[in-house]
Amino acid sequence: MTMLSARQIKVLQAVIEEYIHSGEPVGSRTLSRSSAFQLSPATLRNVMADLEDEGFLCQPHTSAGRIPTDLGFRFYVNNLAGFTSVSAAAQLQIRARLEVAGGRLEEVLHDGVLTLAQLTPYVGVVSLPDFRQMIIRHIRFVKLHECRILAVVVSVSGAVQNILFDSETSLSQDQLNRFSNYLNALLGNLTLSGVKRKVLKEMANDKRGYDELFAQVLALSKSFFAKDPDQQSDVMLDGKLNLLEHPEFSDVERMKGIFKAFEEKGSILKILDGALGGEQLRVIIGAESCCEEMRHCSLVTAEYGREDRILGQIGVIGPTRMDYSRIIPLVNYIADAMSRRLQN
Amino acid sequence: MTMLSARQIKVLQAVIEEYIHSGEPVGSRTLSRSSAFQLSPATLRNVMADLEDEGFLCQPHTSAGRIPTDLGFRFYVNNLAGFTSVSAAAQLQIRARLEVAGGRLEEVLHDGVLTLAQLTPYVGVVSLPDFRQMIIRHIRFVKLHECRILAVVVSVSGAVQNILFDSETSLSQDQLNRFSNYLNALLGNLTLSGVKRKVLKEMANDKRGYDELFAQVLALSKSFFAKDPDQQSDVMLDGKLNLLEHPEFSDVERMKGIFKAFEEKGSILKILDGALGGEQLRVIIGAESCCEEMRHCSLVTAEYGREDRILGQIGVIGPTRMDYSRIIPLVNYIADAMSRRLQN
DNA sequence: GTTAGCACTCTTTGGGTTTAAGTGCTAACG
DNA sequence: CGTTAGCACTTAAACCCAAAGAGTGCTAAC
Repeated sequence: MTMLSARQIKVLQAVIEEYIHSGEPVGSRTLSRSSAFQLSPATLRNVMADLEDEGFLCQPHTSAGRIPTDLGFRFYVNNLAGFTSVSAAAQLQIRARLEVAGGRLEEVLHDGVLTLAQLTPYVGVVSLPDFRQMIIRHIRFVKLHECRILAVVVSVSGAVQNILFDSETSLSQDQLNRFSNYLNALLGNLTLSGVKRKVLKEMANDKRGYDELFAQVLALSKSFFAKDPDQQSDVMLDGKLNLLEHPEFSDVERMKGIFKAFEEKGSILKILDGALGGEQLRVIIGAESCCEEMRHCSLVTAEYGREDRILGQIGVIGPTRMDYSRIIPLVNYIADAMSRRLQN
Repeated sequence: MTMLSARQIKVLQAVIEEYIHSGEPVGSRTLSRSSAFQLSPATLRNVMADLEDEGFLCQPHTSAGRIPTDLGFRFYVNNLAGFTSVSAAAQLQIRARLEVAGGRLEEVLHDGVLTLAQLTPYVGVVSLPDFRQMIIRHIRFVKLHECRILAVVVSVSGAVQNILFDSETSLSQDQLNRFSNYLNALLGNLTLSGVKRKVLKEMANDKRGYDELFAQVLALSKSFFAKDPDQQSDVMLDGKLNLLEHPEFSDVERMKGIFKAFEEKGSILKILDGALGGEQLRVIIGAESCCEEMRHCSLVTAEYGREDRILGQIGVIGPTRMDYSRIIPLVNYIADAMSRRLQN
């Protein structure tokens, strides 16, 4: 990519901001009039033609103004966007909302996307962490019915999983309590599968306790660990309707594609966790998501988590013509607030 | 309403079935040709004009064919629709799906709507029962952190609620277990608020046990019962995208309205539980739902439950031009299968 | 390097016409 | 009397065409 001159950059920025604002292709005349350029339309045409050659702009058709390409937007967010600070009202709403939220992880996350959907005209999105990778704080067994047992597993971050399974023999609630205590004593910064390994190892070592109780415990542990938690990972979306307000989605087919991607959440999840381990805040523009249905959408997401552990991504999905200057700081802010909230 | 002649009825039926099939206004000519009427278009026109006067048919505009009104459809489902039996393939799929489902109520319901969304070109919908009205089978407390306690409440129908709350004093897991046992011993065909009342009464009576433990238990019980379960009642929807395939929803504004109603589930819930205590199977056609956004939709729903207790409604939402003959038996079948499944 | 001018392209808009479908009405028919 | 054929009428949709509007690229002059 060749270097852009200062003037080219200024023009590019003006085109993009005008386009973000109006949603319509921007032509040389409007540009020359609106912005404080001291240049004639003709000159701007030349500059814009160059920018088109470089791939930053394109035209829907000859005789229409220019609109930014994905590359144009990319250049904009990387170099040009001036980030406005989060409005006091928004800050207030975010903090108020998060304080009210109950302690369950799901509730906190849900409040997060809801807030984003309310503060922006876009879709709020959050990826729930894979439960299998969470560190377990507590496991408890509840006898429901004969052999049917409910395991309640709580992670340090406050995620609660209910896992229903059948034991081979009927156990009393007292026995289950004893087993719970045993398990909880040896948890300790382990994930569920870590616990599983540890339990099996302990049992192999600890031959002394091979009494009847212990055999039962082993059996129970086998049937419990055989069953995976059903929520492996998932995404939550809110404010899908917001998208309908944007003119670029008045095309029914396009909308259908996007909603389809929303419905089978797998593809969204793949995008969110795709470049996992990258930067703390990510902007994915149009085709960069490598998801055909999402070609006309951008995502702005940030990691949230507790301490040094990343739990997932939270952010928004909107048209590529997104108000990046406002959204990027906002997403950043909310991810931060949420991480702090989960620290408690 | 004046009585309809046999011929009028036959014509009405033909018009409706043709319209359900084609989706387009049906005129006298097509009717005369297709159906085995031995009548000329002119005669049919006369009949149709009468039916329009009676309010069963209407025209989008002069010089268009007729389409059935809500009243027309109503007459059709009440008197005319011949119900086809559920196809063997569908029966198989429903049973297979339900067998696989885990034991949690939510899972069973989710499988239900999913199946409906797959077997029909409409939206599957189910109303989750209000947890506050469910009979409680089991309550268990899990100590998470100092005063923070997780209550796991399981209903007889398999619904699991996690309720997070704070106790005033720090209690050990052992104490919590004892309290759990105490509570579970006195459950017995009561709802959560029933349990609450009973506990408070028991404690008032049972002065003898007013020792330290008992004071704690009372305190805990107070903070626990103060907190309502967060899932009061709710609806689950699946297959929203199916609706996009129907021509009557290609109008963007109309679609937007419907999706808005879907998003804020309250209005759907109101429709579902509106005529609660009515018939086992209900068909709500167009404006009968009294929900402006749903003016062009019909609902076919049936009660599901266990034993004599109704838990909620399951069914589909589609255009008023719905294939009632097929859908009504299908919804009936699945509600039945689900009720049996919940019996286990 | 910048700009005015100009011919050109392409979409959008609007009017007008035609086509197709279907109606209501009337008069004839068995 | 019910039924039917015929016909004039209505309306939406499809189509065409012309004009308008916006914007471009290019060239020549400043």
